[in-house]
Amino acid sequence: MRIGQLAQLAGVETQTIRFYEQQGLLPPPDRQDNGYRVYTEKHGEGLAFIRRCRILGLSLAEIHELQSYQDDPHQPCTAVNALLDDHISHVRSQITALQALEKQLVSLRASCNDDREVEACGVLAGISEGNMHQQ
Amino acid sequence: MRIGQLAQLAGVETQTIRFYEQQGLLPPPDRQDNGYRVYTEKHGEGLAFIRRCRILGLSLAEIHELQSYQDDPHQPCTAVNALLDDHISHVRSQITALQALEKQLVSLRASCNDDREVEACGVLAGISEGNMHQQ
DNA sequence: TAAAACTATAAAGCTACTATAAGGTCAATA
DNA sequence: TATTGACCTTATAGTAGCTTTATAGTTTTA
Repeated sequence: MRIGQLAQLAGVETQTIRFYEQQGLLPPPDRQDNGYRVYTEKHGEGLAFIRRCRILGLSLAEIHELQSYQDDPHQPCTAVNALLDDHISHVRSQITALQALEKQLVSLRASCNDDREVEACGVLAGISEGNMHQQ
Repeated sequence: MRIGQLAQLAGVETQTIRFYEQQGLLPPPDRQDNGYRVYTEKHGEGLAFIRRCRILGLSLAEIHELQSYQDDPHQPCTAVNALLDDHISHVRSQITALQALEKQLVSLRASCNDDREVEACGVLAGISEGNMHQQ
């Protein structure tokens, strides 16, 4: 299988595949005489794993870490679970921060209607006056 | 006021101030004979405005847009309100996406306890098997 | 006087790609 | 046979919003 076909199967661009190879997330495949990369099913599985991790919001570094665990299959999987727990709490704190931000934005927005001049705009005044709850 | 003092007042690094100047968000200040930047209170207010916008999650491009409205104070402020409305809906969709992600991660995490070998880890299996709801 | 603390510019690094440039390879077509 | 089009190659730059590093000049302090 050549890179274009693999890309289509995985739903990514060919450059992304080369990028993952360069980052050490996908093993370098064999090459044809003309230099074209030749992929096997293993590569397909590896790429699918990476993509699913990315959809879950894991960083390339975290994916790398997971791969290193997979390479040593008789370890306890404590570290895998810990990685996920960390990621979950990271996601939760993002949600909390965004919810606080939303509140702030909505209250700012409520301080103006559209029928004013910029000079008297409640939104701009709200930002400029800086009675914001930091953090 | 020199750059270090302004930075301390605003709670940013000096490089950040130079960066904003380079990006056209802060007007270039006068210079002393030795080339040192000299800031006025106006710069302090401008920088404070930028930082509050950043805390609200606005991009530098959006801040630039707001500044352009401020430069023309007798326009109606419709565009300002629209910018904020867009930003609010952006934040809301981020929250929604993260909440869906959290659900997915929690259910994945529930598929494993720490007392297994990596080979049998429910989390890794869950990612690999790919019965994930895309999007 | 010498070190510490400040300032300056320029360039690279960070994340996870995406895009562009310039070119080599291959199969099918005119 | 010449050429078109689709594919492949590498290398480099761009994205956002800074942060870090390198190198060097200036001012303040001990």
